Amino acid sequence: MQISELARATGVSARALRHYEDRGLLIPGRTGAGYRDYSESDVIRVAQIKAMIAAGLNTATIQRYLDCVRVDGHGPSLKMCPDLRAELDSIAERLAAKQADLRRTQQRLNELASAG
Amino acid sequence: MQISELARATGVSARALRHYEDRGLLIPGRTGAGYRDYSESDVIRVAQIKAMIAAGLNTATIQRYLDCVRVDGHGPSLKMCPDLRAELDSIAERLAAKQADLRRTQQRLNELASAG
DNA sequence: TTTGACCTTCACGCTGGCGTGAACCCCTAC
DNA sequence: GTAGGGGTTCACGCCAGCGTGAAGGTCAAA
Repeated sequence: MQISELARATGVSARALRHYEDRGLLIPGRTGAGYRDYSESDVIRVAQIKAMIAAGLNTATIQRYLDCVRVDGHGPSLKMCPDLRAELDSIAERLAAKQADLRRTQQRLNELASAG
Repeated sequence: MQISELARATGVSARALRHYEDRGLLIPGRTGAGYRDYSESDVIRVAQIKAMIAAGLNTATIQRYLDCVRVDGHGPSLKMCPDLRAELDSIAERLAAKQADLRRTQQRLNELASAG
């Protein structure tokens, strides 16, 4: 299938699909005319990518661990890949740090707003 | 005083002070040689800017409302400036939205990490 | 006079997943 | 043949507060 069809099938923009390819997350075939030619398995692959993006992984990390994630009807599940747990932990730490920053900012804002 | 002295006095980098000037938050005088020449009141002004930055206001908003904020020994306090309350409310909304996004991301990450 | 510390103005880098033209090619239907 | 709806590869824009050289002037101390 070509790119707009995969875009419709996955709910991901064609631009994003090309971006994923730039980052090494997708490697579609090519037709004689140079058009990208995606397979059915790419639909699943894009679903995996979506799940990992939504979980806060960046494309470089996804590139390393993409094959560790499966997405079936019930949501994503993990295979055992070395260092993946540690990677997820560090992402969780970064998210927690952002949480803390955000709360501090909210606190200062409240202090400003509640000040007479 | 010149820029490095103000930087030491406020704990803000000289680069940041120049940036504030670019954004119209500070307007120091100039010596004959072209050096920036800050006054004592700029120390307080920078403290106000720091408080507002820490509360999530951007430089454009700070530029509009800088004179509405005073910083004394007990922390910042507000003067009545039209639209400032509404501005602070909208900032609070944006922060809350970021919070929500962050929590959703953490939720997805947990789903990934806890999946077998 | 020569360090050396401090100042000045550009102007790119960072973080990063895309949106959005621009300029051009491919294929089908009329 | 031509219009139209795909496709392709660049490559800048975004959001924003600074960090960080680069190239060069100023000034007090030795």
